[in-house]
Amino acid sequence: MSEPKYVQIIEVIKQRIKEDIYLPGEMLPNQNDLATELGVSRMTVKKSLDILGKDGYVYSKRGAGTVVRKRMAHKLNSLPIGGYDGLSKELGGPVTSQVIKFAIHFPSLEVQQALELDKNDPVYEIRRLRIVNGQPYGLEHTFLPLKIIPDLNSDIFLGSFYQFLHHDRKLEIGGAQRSLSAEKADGYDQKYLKSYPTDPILQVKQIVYLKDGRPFEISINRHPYAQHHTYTYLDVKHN
Amino acid sequence: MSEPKYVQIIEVIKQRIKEDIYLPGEMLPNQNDLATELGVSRMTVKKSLDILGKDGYVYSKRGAGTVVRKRMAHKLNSLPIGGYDGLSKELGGPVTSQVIKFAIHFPSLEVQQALELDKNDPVYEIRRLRIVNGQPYGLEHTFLPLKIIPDLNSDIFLGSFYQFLHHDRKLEIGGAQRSLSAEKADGYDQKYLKSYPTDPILQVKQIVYLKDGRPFEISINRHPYAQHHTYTYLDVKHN
DNA sequence: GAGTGGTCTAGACCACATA
DNA sequence: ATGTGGTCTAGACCACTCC
Repeated sequence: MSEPKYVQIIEVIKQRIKEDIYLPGEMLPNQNDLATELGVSRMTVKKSLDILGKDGYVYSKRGAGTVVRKRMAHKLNSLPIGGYDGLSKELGGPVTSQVIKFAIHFPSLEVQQALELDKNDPVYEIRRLRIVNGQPYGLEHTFLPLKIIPDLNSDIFLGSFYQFLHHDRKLEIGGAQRSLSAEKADGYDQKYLKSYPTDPILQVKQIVYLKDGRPFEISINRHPYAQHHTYTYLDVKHN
Repeated sequence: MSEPKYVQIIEVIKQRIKEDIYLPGEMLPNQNDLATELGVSRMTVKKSLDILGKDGYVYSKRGAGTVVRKRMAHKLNSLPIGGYDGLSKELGGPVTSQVIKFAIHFPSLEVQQALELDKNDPVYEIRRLRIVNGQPYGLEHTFLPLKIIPDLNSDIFLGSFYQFLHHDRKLEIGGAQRSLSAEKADGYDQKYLKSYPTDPILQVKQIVYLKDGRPFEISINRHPYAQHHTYTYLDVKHN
C-alpha cells in the first residue's frame, strides 16, 4: 500500500507552504474546508495539522484558526535520523568520511546498559571523521550490537549509514535520546578535528532506538569550535 | 471543566508505571481492554498512549502491543517550560536567583527578529545568576516584550518566573526552539560562573513561544564546565 | 452569534507480529 | 488464525475567539 492519507496531506500542505499558496502569518483554510477539498474526514486533517505543528510549520489556536509560522523551522536537525544528514544539505557540500577505527569486541558496562546487552553480546566499534567542504566537521564514536546488525564491513561507513540501514536492512529509526555538553579538546580532537587544547568541543551523546523500541546504537559525536557549530531542535508541547 | 479524558488517562498510566503495576519491558493491557476498563473509546486510549510514547514512557508495536520502556526517560529537561525548572528537582537543592540586571530598552536587530517586534516595541532585559546548592548553575540573559507581559518588576525574577506566568498572567507556553553550542568563557562567565578562561561553556539559546504561537522570550543561558552539565532531550519520530 | 479548533465516540477495515 | 495496534470515518458536543 501507499502512504497513509495523513502523511500525504502533510506533504500537500508542506508543498503549498513552500509555494507560498499558504503564506507565513496567514490563516490556512479551516479544517472542514480542507477535509472536503482533500476528500478525507476532518479528524484526518487534524492529525496532519497536529504533526505539522510539532514540526514547527504551523500552529493552531482554538476558536481562531491555523496559521503558518512566520519564522520557519529552518536549520533544524531535530530529525531522529541519528547522524547529521539533515544538516549536511545546508552546509553546501557533501559529507565525506574517513574511517579511523573499525573493530569488534565485548561491550563496556556503559555500552551494555545503553544497548540493553549482555556482557557476552559483541558490538562493533567505529570511529570516523566526518568532513564537509574539506573541513573537519565531527568525530564520531559509535557502538552497534551484532545482535541487531550483523555482517557489517568498514566500507559501509564511507557513505550514509542510515540510508544503508533503511534500504538494505529494513531497519527503521524510531527516535533517540540525546545528551549535549561542552567539553575540553582531548588528543583525538586535536589530532583529527584540528582543535587547539583550549578550544571548547560540543559533544552529542545519543542512544538511537528502532521503531520497535530496541536500542540499536550509542554514539558520541564531537564537533570542533572552529566553525562554531550549533545544534538546533524544536521542543513543542504535546497535546 | 476538568482536564480532558486523555490527559487523565496519561496520569493514570504514569501512576501505574510508577507503582510497578505495569513493569518495564512488560506489555500493557491492549487498547480495547484499557478502553473498557477506563470507560472511554479506544481512540482516546490511543491518543494517551501516543503522547506517553513521545514522552518516552512506552512504545507501541503494531501487531504486538504496547510496552513500558526499560531505560526510562529520566534526567530529561525536554519540557518546554523554558528554564531548567525540570532539572532543579534532581539537583537536590532548590534553585535561587541573583538578579544582576533588570532594564528596559528598544530591541537589537536579533531580538526584533526573534520576537517578531518592531524596532519601537520596548523589551525588558534581565540578567540573572542561577544558583543550586551554593554553586553557580547558569547565567541567564533574557529579553521579553512589553507588548506581551507589561508591568514586570525585578522581584518576580527571584522566584520561578514560569510559575508567575501561568498563575498570574494566564500565559501558556507552547514550545521552544533551542540552539546549543560550546563557547569559550567570557568576562561574565569568569565573574559569575567562576569559570576559568579555558573552561568550555555550554550555551543554550532559546526562543520560547506561547500556545497561541506568539514568540514571547529569547534567552541565552550559559552553564559552567565545573559541574559538567549535560542537556538531555528525547527526539521521537512523529506518527 | 457565528465560526473556529479540541475532544470524544462507536465502529470499520487494514497491516503486522506471533505462533 | 488470532490478536494486536494503525488508520479512517461521520457525526456530535464543547471551548474558545472575534465581531
